[in-house]
Amino acid sequence: MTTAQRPTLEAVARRAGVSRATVSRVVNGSTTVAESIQQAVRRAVEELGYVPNLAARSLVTQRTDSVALVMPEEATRVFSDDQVFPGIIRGVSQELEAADKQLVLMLAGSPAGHQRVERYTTGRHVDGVLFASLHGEDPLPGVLSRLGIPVVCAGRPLDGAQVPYVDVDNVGGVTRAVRHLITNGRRRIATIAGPQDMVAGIERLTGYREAVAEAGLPAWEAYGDFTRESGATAMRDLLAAHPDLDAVFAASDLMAHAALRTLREAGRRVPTDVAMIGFDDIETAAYTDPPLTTVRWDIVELGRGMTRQLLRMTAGEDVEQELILPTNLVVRDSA
Amino acid sequence: MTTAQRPTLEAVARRAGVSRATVSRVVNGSTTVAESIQQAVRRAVEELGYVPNLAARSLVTQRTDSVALVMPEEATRVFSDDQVFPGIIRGVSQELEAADKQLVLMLAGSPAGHQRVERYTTGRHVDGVLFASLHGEDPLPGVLSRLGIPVVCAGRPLDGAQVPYVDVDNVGGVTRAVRHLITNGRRRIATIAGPQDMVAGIERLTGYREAVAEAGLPAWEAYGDFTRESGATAMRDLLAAHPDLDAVFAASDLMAHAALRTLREAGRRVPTDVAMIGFDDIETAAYTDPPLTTVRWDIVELGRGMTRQLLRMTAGEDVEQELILPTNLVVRDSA
DNA sequence: TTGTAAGCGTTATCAG
DNA sequence: CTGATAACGCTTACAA
Repeated sequence: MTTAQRPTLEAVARRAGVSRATVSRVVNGSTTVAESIQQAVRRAVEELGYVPNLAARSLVTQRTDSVALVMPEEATRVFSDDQVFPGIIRGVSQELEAADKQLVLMLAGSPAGHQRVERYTTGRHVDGVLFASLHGEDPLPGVLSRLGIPVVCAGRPLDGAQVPYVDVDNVGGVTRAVRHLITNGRRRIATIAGPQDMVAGIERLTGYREAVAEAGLPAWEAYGDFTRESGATAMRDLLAAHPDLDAVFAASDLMAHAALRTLREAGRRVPTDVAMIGFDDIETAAYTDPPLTTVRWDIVELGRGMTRQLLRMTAGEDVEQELILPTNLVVRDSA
Repeated sequence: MTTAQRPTLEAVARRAGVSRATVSRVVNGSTTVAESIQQAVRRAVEELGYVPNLAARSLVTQRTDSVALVMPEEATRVFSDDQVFPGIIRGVSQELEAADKQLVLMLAGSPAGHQRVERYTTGRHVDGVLFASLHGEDPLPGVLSRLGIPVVCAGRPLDGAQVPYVDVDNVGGVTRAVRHLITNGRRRIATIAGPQDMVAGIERLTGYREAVAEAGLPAWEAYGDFTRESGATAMRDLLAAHPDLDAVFAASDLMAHAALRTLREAGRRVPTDVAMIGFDDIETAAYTDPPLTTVRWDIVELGRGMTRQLLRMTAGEDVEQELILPTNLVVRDSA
């Protein structure tokens, strides 16, 4: 089953009776080629089914016209049913499409995967690298950046690397949520915090702490990892430790969803006995019982913002170190 | 902000005092190099931070060690909160990682995107192409296949192209679901079918028709596109047309979820008045009210199966035209 | 406006 | 076991 030999520039040139250089010009849209010759070349390309060999091209241009989007492998597991994962991809993809560049998705969960990412990106197989939802203090963004490879992160890098990033206004969003609870008379507000090795988890907890402190209220905390199961567990812990709580802020809608169910099982009515606010505004949020009040942000826009920054960098422009996306509170029935 | 010039084989060779060829051998793990020289080369590589240029390598080897996974752009929208999208990616990624190959994700929703996929894949930038959830009669898989590029599809190609594919036993799964309903005394079983331009939508409807026909029951059909909104609309239509229905098979859990809610709003109790069965067993299925009985299949395994087939093809082996994954019924409370 | 020719960084084929 | 040297397919000065 031998693969048919694909035609090269050389073949097209012979067929059109011109030089390789001329074919190259036509293929790359140079305007300095006589119209008649352009037509001849195009016909030859058509007839032979010529397609440029991208490896050869990038070898000489030193560009690949593709960028990598790196995600921790867990992203596909942890966020299995919210839109974070597909949302970022879609945003990145939209912006890249407009720039006629290619997306290379890399999952870097395992140490081996991590190494492959490093090899691949330092191997100049992409023009730049986008990092999504980092765990812990991943050194890779900083390493690549120092190697001169354009890098943009989703969320502030926890290792303090000087890498441009795009993030959501986590603190602002949470503050608004907690104030909403307070305005409605809640005084015993607990939180189900996210994982403390992720910047989103850390900042949403910070926001909660600041908001309750500001109002002179106690901080009642339990921890999850953004998943449903962890939300249910945390809710049970909170009920055991603070049976008199009258509101909960959960750092993700998934955790809020499970907590809602846990509350019902414990005989608490929402929002009469306990109010609940989530974060993310995933699609399911409108379908929970009762529909979930939550902090919305535009995840697709996060992907787009990151990509725009990166493209600017690959073009040699300077970009702001930080870009923060707004949030807003979507009030439904749970609070 | 000039990018530091990366060291080449040449530089490493000079530093180690050997030829380029020898460095290449060491880098690629050839055993025919004297131990002392190997060490010298490795030290030079280390000191210089040498990383092979992948474009140059693939130019001569004619391989790229990467494969493309093509998805319709809607995949990230339509399936926004089930696991189909991340699941396939995860399966593909696992299998590729084991083979030390790279995943290139391509969204091909727009015609422009379609073209880019064609250009990229025919441009020999990947060793093979995986197609996920096709809409309509996409000619691309057939085109690439005829060009000698290894291709594997998720689901039978609707245009009849002779391309190897991996699919779920849709008909078998649905049949089992409908029989379960019948066994439990249901006789007026409607269906919320999926989109009829996707093979999963078509086959699940076929399964339903066969099963009710076999039992001498009427076929009551409404159509959706696998999304929640479409499920709610279809459920309303069914209730209007057949107020006496006592069971529903929905072709996706998302549609089943919305239908559950619509039934409740219409005052029907589930499963007392109406039984409901979905398809997919997404994570949310265990959290609906009541928890959803559904047809489960292993989506990660779909991605793995596709990838294994493709890798076999790129290695020049022959593969079966068709690979069918099993389903099983997960009985919860809704039926 | 077009052609010639020099690389781009590897691997592979030969000699030695 | 090692080193020249010729590709691989394309872009791009530089000439004509």
